[in-house]
Amino acid sequence: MLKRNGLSIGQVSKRTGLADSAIRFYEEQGLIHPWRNDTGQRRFDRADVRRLSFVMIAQGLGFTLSEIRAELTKLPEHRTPTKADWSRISRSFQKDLDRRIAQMQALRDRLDGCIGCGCLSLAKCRLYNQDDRAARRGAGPRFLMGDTPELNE
Amino acid sequence: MLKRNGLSIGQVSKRTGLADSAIRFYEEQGLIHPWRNDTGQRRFDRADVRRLSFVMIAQGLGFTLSEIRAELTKLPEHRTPTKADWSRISRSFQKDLDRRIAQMQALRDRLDGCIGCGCLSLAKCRLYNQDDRAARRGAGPRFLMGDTPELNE
DNA sequence: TCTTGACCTAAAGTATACTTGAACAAATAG
DNA sequence: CTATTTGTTCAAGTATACTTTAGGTCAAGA
Repeated sequence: MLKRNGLSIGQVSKRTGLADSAIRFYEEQGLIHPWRNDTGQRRFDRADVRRLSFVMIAQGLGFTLSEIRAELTKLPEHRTPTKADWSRISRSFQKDLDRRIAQMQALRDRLDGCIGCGCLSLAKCRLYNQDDRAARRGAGPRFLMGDTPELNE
Repeated sequence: MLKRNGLSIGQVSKRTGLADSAIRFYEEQGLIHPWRNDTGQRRFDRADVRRLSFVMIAQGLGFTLSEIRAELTKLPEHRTPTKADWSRISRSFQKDLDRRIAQMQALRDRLDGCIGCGCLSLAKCRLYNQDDRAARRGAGPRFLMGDTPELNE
């Protein structure tokens, strides 16, 4: 028989499709806050499952865990995001998506204009000399030196 | 006086704005193929500078090093990408960008429709049940287990 | 001659998002 | 009561894209 005060990590895993390790990781990252039973095992309530669903959906929308955490920490702990919460959050996500789409479109258009050019010059290329580079897909530091190239090529 | 057969790594660094370490890394990754002089130092020719410019521009367009390498290895080594090469490559990049833009737009539209919903259900949410998730921005393995969630939440 | 600067290699560090492994405790099934 | 399953912690591994550090070589200038 199930003790009905809290779900085990295995049950949450089955309900969300997340690996146990991912769930523990998300706790470590402060996205959920399960409590412990008397023997030290994690117990989750349904709010945690909803928070995890939210995490997965937001990741699908392309947000990082830290962006997601930022939204979640605006909610009182252990509370399920309500319809109103979700409406507010999704509007904010929408703006971000819009921005990203606009950037990529601008880039695409410039690429369009550069197809016949082929200059590939760091000094002149409009594709290079842009401040709105596409969001990088990898991680790690870039241009830490802060130097600008010597533009004579 | 400069020996005029090949640029040193420092000169390439100044011309491209890349750190020495990045240039060495790109060599390791097979994006450029400098040769060595009699004392074992790298020597680059102008084709390498162009290849590096291409790498930087393509990264700005959001492509990974392995995608970039894929394009570059189609070119004869030590050869500068020509106007025709660039035209072909940029058309291919353009298709990729178009695809990415279309995906994000579809996502944005669905988000639009979900703003008033707030169900966040893994079983029913149209935002979750999509095959065209946004390209992830972080790295590392995801869903290695290959399991699908148990959809009863 | 000594020092400085540019170069070299190899290994380890950084950030993100997790997984995997080792070693052990507790709950459940037969 | 024992075997299996489920859970726990902590450290290390994976992929991307590099940087940083340590330790050493080589050539030119004071």
